Amino acid sequence: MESKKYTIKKSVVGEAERRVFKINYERDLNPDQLEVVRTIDCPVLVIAGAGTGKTKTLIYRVAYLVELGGNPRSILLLTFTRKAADEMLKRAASLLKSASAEQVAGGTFHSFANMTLRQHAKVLGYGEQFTILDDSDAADVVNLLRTRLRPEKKSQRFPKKETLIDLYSKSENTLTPIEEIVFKEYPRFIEQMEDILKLKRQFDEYKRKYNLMDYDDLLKNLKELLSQNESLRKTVAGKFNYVMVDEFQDTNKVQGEIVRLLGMDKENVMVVGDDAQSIYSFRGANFRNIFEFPNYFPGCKVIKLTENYRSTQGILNFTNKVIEAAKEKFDKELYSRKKAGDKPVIVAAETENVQSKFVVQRILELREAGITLNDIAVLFRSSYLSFDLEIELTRANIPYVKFGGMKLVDAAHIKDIISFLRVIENPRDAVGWHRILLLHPGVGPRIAEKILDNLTSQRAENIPAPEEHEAKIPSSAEELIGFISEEGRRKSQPVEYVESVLRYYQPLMQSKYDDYSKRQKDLEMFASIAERYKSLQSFLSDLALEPPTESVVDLGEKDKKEEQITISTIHSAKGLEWNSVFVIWALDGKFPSMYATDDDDAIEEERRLMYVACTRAKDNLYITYPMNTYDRESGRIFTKPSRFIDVVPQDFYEKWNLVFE
DNA sequence: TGAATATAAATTTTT
DNA sequence: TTTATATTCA
Repeated sequence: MESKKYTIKKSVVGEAERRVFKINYERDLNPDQLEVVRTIDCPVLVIAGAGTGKTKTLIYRVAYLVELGGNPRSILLLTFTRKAADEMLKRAASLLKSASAEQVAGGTFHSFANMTLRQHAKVLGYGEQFTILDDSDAADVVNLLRTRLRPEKKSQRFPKKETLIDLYSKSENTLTPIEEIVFKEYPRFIEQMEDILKLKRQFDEYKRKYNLMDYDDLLKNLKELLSQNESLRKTVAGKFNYVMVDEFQDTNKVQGEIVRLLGMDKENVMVVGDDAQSIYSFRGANFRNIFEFPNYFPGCKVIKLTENYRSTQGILNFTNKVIEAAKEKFDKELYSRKKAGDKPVIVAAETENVQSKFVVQRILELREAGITLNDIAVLFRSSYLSFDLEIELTRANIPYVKFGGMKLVDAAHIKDIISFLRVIENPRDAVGWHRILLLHPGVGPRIAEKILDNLTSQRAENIPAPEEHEAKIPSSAEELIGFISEEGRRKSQPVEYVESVLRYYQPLMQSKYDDYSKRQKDLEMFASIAERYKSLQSFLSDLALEPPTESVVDLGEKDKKEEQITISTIHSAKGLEWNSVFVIWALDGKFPSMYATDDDDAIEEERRLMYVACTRAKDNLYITYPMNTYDRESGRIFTKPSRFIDVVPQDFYEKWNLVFE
């Protein structure tokens, strides 16, 4: 007898399911995704492999919550970059055909911390107009204190400023004592332990005294705020009925704590992550946060997304093999319903330049085959690895944008301008003062420090008139002090400050840099960015937390509508996808980098990095390496392909040998 | 004697 | 492009 299918409808139909939705969730999502979207009354941990529609699921969940009638402002979406948050909210809004989703509170942990701390900094003994130090600013401070601490050089070698910053940052982000890290990772500096600890104390004191916070302080202080003051925690956390965190595998311990503190009352947290894509441990990220989540939130539901919608099965077979070799991972074999497609291609080029030429030629062929340039990307381990390629691309007239590496705000002349603005906003910003004082003839580190001492000891908020200073100070520096105090008294738009600073800076720049006309363009660009802001404070915060991504190279004449390929570091390619992807420099010694070869954890991270790179591809994946590379550092010649692709069996890829006509 | 400038060396990934 | 060291200047 023929049996008939009869489905029993869910007998308990919640309020949510009875209402009429604008969006057809059942049609648009697969069952796992649907469950993620509809589970809103308990903590949720989503393990989402590469390309499994993680972003889509988040967008639908935001839309769903908004459709349920919740106030969008009571939803908090924490993402890895603010661009990602904006993008998601925009897509949610267009799904709903209403702008209400754009009111959802979204951003990075750092920008969220910034917002919250601006309101409550007083509780921690900070002023609300604190300045955010970027990495190089923090390094400058450490350097200043470092030379002060050790005036005459002792026989022993003391860690360089970058090493110190690294060390301190790791300690803060992993909640590990400095001693332990020195013992484990920098045993050669054990002897200097005392000075290292002392310098850290001075560093913290300095920042507090001058009202400065570095990236780590933002997180640390937010955590402190939430954990030490119960009523304040209730106020802050109470604003959010739902908290969602993207890229949870790349959060560190402090961020994990913040999530816990925000979610502990309402049990309303959802996090999404993939342990196989954790690539930020150098910054203190720990993918084990994912596995500890159920301990923090005992009632949590774990949902796995394993159907891949991005890549062909041919590419997936390959990437599954790449990650299979990982030491510690969670088994989840990804599968796809897309056609088998072409196998990935591995190309051994003779030299770097041959590699570049291959990439260029292949891009042109793909273009011929109808793939738009916007759907092609070239990825690499370190930003300098693309230099040769960039030359060839330019020669072939292929337009490109580069992500990662040098940013507009890293350029020396832009940092100068920013320092002026920072000092106007926060007169206690010693780092900014230091930088702009040194621009003036006759002022070196010593005199700058003297001037700073005068400024800070005599004044709380206002800058004294120049006459009060000792005669030693060069007239140019007095002029500067006069200029800043005048600007500080004005209340104007950011762009007006920028314009007057530019007028002041012009002669200084012309004497400092020979190529000032080139730099002039950057300054104009900078002024036009300033136009978008209403307050100097928000402008400066954004510059530190979410700097404009365009590198100096591609500013200017670029037409936005023009088709262009993307070239990017793998780190900056996180979360993105293209039809065709080239991974260049897959050469053992460069990728994994030499630095990593003697550390198991580092090797594992590099492996995940390779995995992330390869899983960006939808249809075509090319992996190339130059066979003849002389490494100046070690004096060795690298010839082998990356060990991460070498472990993949031959029949999972094609090998192309380059022949010249 | 101390501070400014000229010279030489070196370079992962990012909020 | 930036940073440690050597040299010159007041």
